[in-house]
Amino acid sequence: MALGKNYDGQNCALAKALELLGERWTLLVVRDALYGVRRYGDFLAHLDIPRAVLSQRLHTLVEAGVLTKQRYQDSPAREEYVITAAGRELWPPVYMLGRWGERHAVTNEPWRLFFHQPCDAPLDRYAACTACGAHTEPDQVEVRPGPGLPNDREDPVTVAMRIPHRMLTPLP
Amino acid sequence: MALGKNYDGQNCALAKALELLGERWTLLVVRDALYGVRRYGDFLAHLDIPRAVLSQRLHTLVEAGVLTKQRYQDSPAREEYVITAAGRELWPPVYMLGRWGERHAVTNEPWRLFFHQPCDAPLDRYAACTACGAHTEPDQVEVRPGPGLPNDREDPVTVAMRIPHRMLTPLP
DNA sequence: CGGCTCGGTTCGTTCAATGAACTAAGATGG
DNA sequence: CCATCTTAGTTCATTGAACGAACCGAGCCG
Repeated sequence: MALGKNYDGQNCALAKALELLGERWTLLVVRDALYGVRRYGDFLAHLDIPRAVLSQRLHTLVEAGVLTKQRYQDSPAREEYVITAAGRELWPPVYMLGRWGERHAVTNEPWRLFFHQPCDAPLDRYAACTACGAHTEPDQVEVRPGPGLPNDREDPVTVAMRIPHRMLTPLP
Repeated sequence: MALGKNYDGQNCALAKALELLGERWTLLVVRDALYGVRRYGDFLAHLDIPRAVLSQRLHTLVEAGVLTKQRYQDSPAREEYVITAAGRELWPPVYMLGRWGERHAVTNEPWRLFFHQPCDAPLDRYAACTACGAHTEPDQVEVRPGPGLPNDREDPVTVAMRIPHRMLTPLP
């Protein structure tokens, strides 16, 4: 977002959420983190985002408690960005915005399909399981490639997501 | 958003939705339209948004089918922006992002409370009624001022929203 | 006729996004 | 032991969207 990321004086919880999440790229970083992307280079290649912007977004999300930075190896020291409980709570709105986009902004077949793992049943548009009716947590959801998914990219995350994958489990 | 509003090559329904809804101010315009705001001047005063940006956002939302432009008087000719069925489908994600912001970005008491009108019961964080369990449509929801709502603004929309108000009914 | 309201458009300024180049620090290999 | 590779960034000049103040035009109102 340009020139003022804030919505001062709105006295609105949505506006507050958007001051954090409404900046360009931020919600796509959260989506990738929910999918299981954890490393700087993987976000970079999968999102095709300027490096400086990615650094800034990751720092902001860590500061806001949506991601945490965790050491995953010493020598050389390397950190990964793992989604927190607060970040996992973004799963329902993120899913629902995607479903809305699928119905109103995407013309072809779905790109991805989501299934409640215990039931092996698809999710409805409220992120609830069509079989058991429960609202899903992301760790119970499997992402599968949809019929409309093209084969036009070869970065590690895109390749890994061509096979069904449980959300939150590290990718690639 | 600056310098490219698109997320080309993402093959992702969320990215497509955000190409429309992810620009600065857009989701707040949708929120106001769900509340019942319809007129250019009311959006302008309530959002405190640059006039040129508001014009551009309203046009984009009309083009995308989220709002429609309707003549509400002749001589002088005046149009209002009314939310469509596609726009009303944004109620659940908009509500849920607000609830997330309330839990994680707002420190004080809630600014607004939402009740399922037939049951007079509050909504849970999935926009379902805590009494009957149904997923709510915006026209069944009443917005009421919350305990944390300040009295620091006097534009017509803010004033009108200080009393309970059924969503979608024209405001002010 | 002058001023007011409503719904915009125009335009110069400011600042975030972009992308290419550069940096750092340890691993790897000949 | 020097060169190259990998990973995770930072720096910087350029570009274009957001900002906000001024302006515009059509019709009403006194």
